[in-house]
Amino acid sequence: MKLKDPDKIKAIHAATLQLVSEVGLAGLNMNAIGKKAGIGMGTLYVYFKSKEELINALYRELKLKHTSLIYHTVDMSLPYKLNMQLLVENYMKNRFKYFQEHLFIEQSVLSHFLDSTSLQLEVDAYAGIYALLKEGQRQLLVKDFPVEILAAQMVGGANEIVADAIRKNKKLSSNSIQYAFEMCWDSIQR
Amino acid sequence: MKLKDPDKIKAIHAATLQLVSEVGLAGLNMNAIGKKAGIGMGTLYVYFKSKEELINALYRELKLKHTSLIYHTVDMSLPYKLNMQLLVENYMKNRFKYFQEHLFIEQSVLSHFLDSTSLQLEVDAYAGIYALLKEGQRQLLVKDFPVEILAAQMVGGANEIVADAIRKNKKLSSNSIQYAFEMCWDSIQR
DNA sequence: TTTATTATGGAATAATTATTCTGTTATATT
DNA sequence: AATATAACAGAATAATTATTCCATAATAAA
Repeated sequence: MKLKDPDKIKAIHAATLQLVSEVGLAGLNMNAIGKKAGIGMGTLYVYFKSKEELINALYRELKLKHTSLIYHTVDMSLPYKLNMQLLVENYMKNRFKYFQEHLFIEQSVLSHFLDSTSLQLEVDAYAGIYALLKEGQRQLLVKDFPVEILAAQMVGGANEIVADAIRKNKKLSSNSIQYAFEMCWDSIQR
Repeated sequence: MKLKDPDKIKAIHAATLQLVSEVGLAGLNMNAIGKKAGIGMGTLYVYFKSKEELINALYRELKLKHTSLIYHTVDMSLPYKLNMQLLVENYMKNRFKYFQEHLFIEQSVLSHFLDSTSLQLEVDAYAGIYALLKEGQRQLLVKDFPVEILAAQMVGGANEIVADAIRKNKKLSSNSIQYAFEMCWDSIQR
């Protein structure tokens, strides 16, 4: 017999991400994925039994990967503000480096493709930042606002700054990251 | 002869907005629009000669409307900070009240449907906030960062706070708006 | 009131796109 | 080495969806 080729899955994923960044999720179709990935339709359907399953599988892989990556720098033995700074820097660099993946995630969430298990990952991703903000409030460093609002301000601001750089074909300079953290910190600090 | 019925256009627009909020732009189709709007396909194609044109027309109408609405409260004779507060409050209330319309705008921008004229409106919408931030810098009230970064922080934070309320089926309380402006101001003030 | 013109609904068709099918090829297992 | 099993390509088909067509109804203009 013959075994599935892990490289094919990677090729399918890569083709899907590139197509979505070119024509949007609304313009995505299976033929184009097969062609761009360099594989036949039969093969495509060996790996994913439907378009919906392909999108869910890719979404879950990416969402779990980035939820994990984002918190990699967090180290509770560090001073709180430094911890936050590393988090924001890491978060922004990740959004910039993997912007195609984040674009796919965002469009998937707004589509009718995702099932409830996939959507739950979106909620879970916030647990870490909520906990970190609560710790900041405990240390009297962070404003006494609902953590959902504090987190939304942080995430929204950082996302938009990265998105602006990408829209304008600029690189994400270390200055921009510094400015972003300064604004972020000023906005949440007590 | 017979004249086009303006109510039909409204019905088509409303049906489109509702469908996009239900199934995403990727799930939108002309049959569903006709059915939800209560009109036949022939009629639909009298008003819009293609799906692409329908999306562009609706996008342009909404983008122009909201770009204008957002700056309605601005009054340069007011103190700078108050002006900013009114802007942010107005901006957030608008995003909340017309969230379906903003959802449609966001998904359209990421799709392959919009032509360059439509996309230009996206760029134009930032002129007002950039000008306002420059004035704040002139008065030494606002941080000396690039206005694109300051604006991105303001817009991104406000958008995400509203989006969070909508995702969680909460209302946009006046407290939330107050918190949002306090964070916004702290983030940009010198 | 008559007429010409355009809107209207919905069925028919065209176009696109998801999925399946078939023959073939590669390769684990014996 | 032989065999069985599953991957593979791409053509064929099914399903969906955009668009057109046509018969009819409404109404502005004469």
